[in-house]
Amino acid sequence: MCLSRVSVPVSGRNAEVDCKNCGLDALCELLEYGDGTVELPQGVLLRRQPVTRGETIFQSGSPFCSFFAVKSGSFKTVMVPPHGQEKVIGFHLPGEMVGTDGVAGDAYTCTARALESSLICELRLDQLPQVGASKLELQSRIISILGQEVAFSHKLNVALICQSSEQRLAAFILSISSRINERGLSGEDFRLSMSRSDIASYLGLASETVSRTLMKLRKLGVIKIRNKHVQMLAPDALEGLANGV
Amino acid sequence: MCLSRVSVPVSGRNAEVDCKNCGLDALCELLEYGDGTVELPQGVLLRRQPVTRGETIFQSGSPFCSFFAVKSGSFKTVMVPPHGQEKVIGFHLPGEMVGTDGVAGDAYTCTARALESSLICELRLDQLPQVGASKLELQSRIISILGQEVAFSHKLNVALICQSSEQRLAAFILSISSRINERGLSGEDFRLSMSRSDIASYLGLASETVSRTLMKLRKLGVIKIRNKHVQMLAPDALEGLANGV
DNA sequence: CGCGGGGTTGACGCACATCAAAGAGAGTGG
DNA sequence: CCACTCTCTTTGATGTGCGTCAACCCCGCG
Repeated sequence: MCLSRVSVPVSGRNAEVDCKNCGLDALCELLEYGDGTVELPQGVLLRRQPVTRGETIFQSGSPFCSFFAVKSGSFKTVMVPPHGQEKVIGFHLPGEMVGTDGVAGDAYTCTARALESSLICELRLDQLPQVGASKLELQSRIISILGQEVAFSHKLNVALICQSSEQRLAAFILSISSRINERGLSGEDFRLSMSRSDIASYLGLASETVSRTLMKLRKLGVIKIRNKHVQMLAPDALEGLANGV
Repeated sequence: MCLSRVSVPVSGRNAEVDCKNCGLDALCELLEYGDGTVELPQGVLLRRQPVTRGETIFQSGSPFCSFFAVKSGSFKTVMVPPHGQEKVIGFHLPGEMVGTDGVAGDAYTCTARALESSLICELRLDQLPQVGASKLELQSRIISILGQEVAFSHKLNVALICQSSEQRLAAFILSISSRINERGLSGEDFRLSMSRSDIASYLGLASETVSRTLMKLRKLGVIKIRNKHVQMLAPDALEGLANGV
């Protein structure tokens, strides 16, 4: 059923998600298996492009052209307030979309940067041919993707505003873990690819506080953590901490 | 050009936006003035429905069926975390959309409640007939609306995380003011329809801190504020405070 | 005119930021 | 394989912004 779509065995540290677990798959699938009348021009769908650690795939203000999906590795998106320094507004794990914020205007509103060497799939919306019936379906899938982003952002706001550092970090670990799980990888035992200061910026804390609070969670026995390697010991207890009980 | 779309003169305290300044207009317009082949069934587009103060127009978890646009008055959207109390995640002023978070799943993820007696337009997406070509256009406008929401949420996160109470409130006042302006009403002199504790919940502060900080902004001479009535005195200085200079 | 809920103001404590410095990893070159 | 460096992480000491508790005030409403 999935001939041309790639499926590479998990390779330890930098595992790839399978296409069927990728957020872009609803679109990929449609483009290739639609009503058969569609002939995609070259270069509309670019698969498994390598990106090196620290590389920027699009910049805030540059013209919107593509959705991206993380195939392996991970990314952060950052915004630069007028007078201030970069703030991390999102992390993107394998199977997740990047670049959706640009779809309304003509430009991306944030900058996306690889946290490690990664593979990324790119769908060039600007070069997509007009294809009638299947375009309808394509659009409604895009609507669904965007709707999920809106709902996720709302949840995020609730999780960050008005929470203690312990609650934020417990919620953060749980969120990363469940996102990894959703894509068919192990959410019990994983690697945090981002630095403590990236986490700090994302959660609105100081990096020292992130460090201290992670140690605290370890002492409480709910997680095992050494450098970037995390193991969930008591997800339920963690959930309790995140919800403040 | 705009025969059936309503346009009512501004009436002091509870002014209506003109349709041409409404976020839903891109859709309304299309539905009525499209390619002429569209016959809308009754009850797809419900205009200027009255809502009383405190009334809920949809609830978190209830099935998604409609987009709403605020015609006059204002709304807040709230989420209830598993163990905790309601948190305000958004305010919706005349001309703005409500309910977009439900489009991806089958249910709304938050609850929308009127802050004052209001008028609201409802577009029942679940009852929208399948209409070929114009449906394409409809969808791409929905995509645009959702994309704006995503971008707005990102900006909001940046504005809230890691900012002092003074910065948050300065940014909040500026944001409300410019949103009022954008819809063709006066953003220089307006009424904050939400309570101090709603603002506090939205900004992640205590209501006492909101009160204190607003007084501070008044003493600094950048705004005039008495109860819910706000006048902008020095928008540039306010901008400076918001950006932390 | 009296009541009630939202708004303001003050006192105090705590959680987290900030500053500082030492420790641990990952990568580099000898 | 080992020294070296650079960056990230951890840990400690100290200060402060904001939350919390409590009292009072004021406006709107019946």
